[in-house]
Amino acid sequence: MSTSPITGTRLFRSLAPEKRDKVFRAAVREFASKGYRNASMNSVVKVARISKGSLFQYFRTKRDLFDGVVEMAVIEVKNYLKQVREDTNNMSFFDRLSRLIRAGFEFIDNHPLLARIYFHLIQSGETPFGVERMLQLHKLSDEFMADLIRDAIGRGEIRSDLDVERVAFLVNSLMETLLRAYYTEFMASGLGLYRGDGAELDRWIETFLELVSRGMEVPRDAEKFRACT
Amino acid sequence: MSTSPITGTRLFRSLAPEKRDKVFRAAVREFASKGYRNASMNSVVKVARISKGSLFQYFRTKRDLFDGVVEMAVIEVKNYLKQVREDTNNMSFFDRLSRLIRAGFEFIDNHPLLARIYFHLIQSGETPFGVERMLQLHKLSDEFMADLIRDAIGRGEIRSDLDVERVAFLVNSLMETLLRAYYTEFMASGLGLYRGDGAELDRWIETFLELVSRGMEVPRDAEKFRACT
DNA sequence: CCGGTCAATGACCACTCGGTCATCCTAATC
DNA sequence: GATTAGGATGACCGAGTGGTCATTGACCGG
Repeated sequence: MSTSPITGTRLFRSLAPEKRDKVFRAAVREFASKGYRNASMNSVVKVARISKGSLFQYFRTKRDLFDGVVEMAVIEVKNYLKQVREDTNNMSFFDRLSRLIRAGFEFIDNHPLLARIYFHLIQSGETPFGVERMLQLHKLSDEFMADLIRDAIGRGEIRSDLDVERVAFLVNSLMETLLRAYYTEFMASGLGLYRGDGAELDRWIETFLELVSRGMEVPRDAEKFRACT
Repeated sequence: MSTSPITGTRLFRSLAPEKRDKVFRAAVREFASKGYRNASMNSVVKVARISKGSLFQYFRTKRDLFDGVVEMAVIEVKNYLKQVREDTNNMSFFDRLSRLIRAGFEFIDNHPLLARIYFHLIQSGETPFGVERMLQLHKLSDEFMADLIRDAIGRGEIRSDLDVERVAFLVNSLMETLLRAYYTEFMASGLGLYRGDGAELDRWIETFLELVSRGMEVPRDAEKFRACT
């Protein structure tokens, strides 16, 4: 969760875990609050209370350090998705969706900095990554949603005439907006979503599910009803 | 559209329109491609082929220049919203929504740089603006959508039990995602949305409307159907 | 032809950035 | 105690930043 022995130079990986964590945490904090370009190695050094030379012996470049942090964040997100999938395997689609969002809120509560890095990464084009890597990241969550939808179609819970990939993209982006607005002050704080309490979040989830399940249109079952009489 | 005599120092406003445009365009280009913090006054100077001293006589600070550019972008967006509202005044809600998105695509085609600045502004927290100003910007489009929805409810076109503000926020964010993915390579280029042609875009709009109008759930009129037989 | 006005100019300032490297320090080995 | 190996250190580098200001020169009324 906090230590990641995969990244950095041999020297960094052979460091005492406590020191390794100190450095890594400082890096996470810095990138989370400033993004990639505006993050400063000098700041990391200051916060971690090590010398600049040491940091560059642990990570050859700023880019390397960022890669390490991102890798860790992505692993964390993957685990969270996997966990939700397992926990909700036998639920109905919309219950699953509900749990997915709720777990998202919890993830943000538990790893606010990692969440910030992850969302910053997939939303702002200012990352140093190539297009390929970015597409791959988006596919991670989009494909997850698509799988959930396909499952539900297989079980006859939702309409089978849906364009799965497209709908998955839309529903997923809707969910991501919800999560982002939960920790972003200027998006929907007037609507009680920003750092909302449990009850407030429940109302949002309900509205969200209502929208994607039944839609906004006035139910038109009157026609079929008429047809059978 | 291109000239905005509102911003900058008296000197700037009294410049020959052609020169004023040259400077302003260079600034728009710079901010659009690099965001606020990473934009460089030196770059603007180079592109506009004026001296650095001059630029700082036209705009006292980088921040002032950015404010001017943003103000212009926001005005442009407001006009576009107003235009759509007028053009679609007598249409049904979902037709209006369709037109709104289509107009959004066109706006991006016609003002790619302004669109970039606008979306960059409302999505990335790295702007120099205060929270108040950001909230205000979000409310601009959210309130627009809320009005459309209230209209439609008044006409009985969509369900009256909707939580208007919340639904407006969700639908609006969905639309914004669609627009953003249209010019952002790494979001959904695998799904044909990125710079998609007319037919491709039509399919996306259709999927979008299907989702928000009828939802994903299997129509449950079967019960009523059974009840009447 | 003069004096005055004012926009244009780019050298310059203090600062920050990512990154380097000669030097120092410590701890183990002989 | 002497030698050595290797991690820690921070002064230093070149580049780039936003911003300033003394100087220049074009223009204009008298």
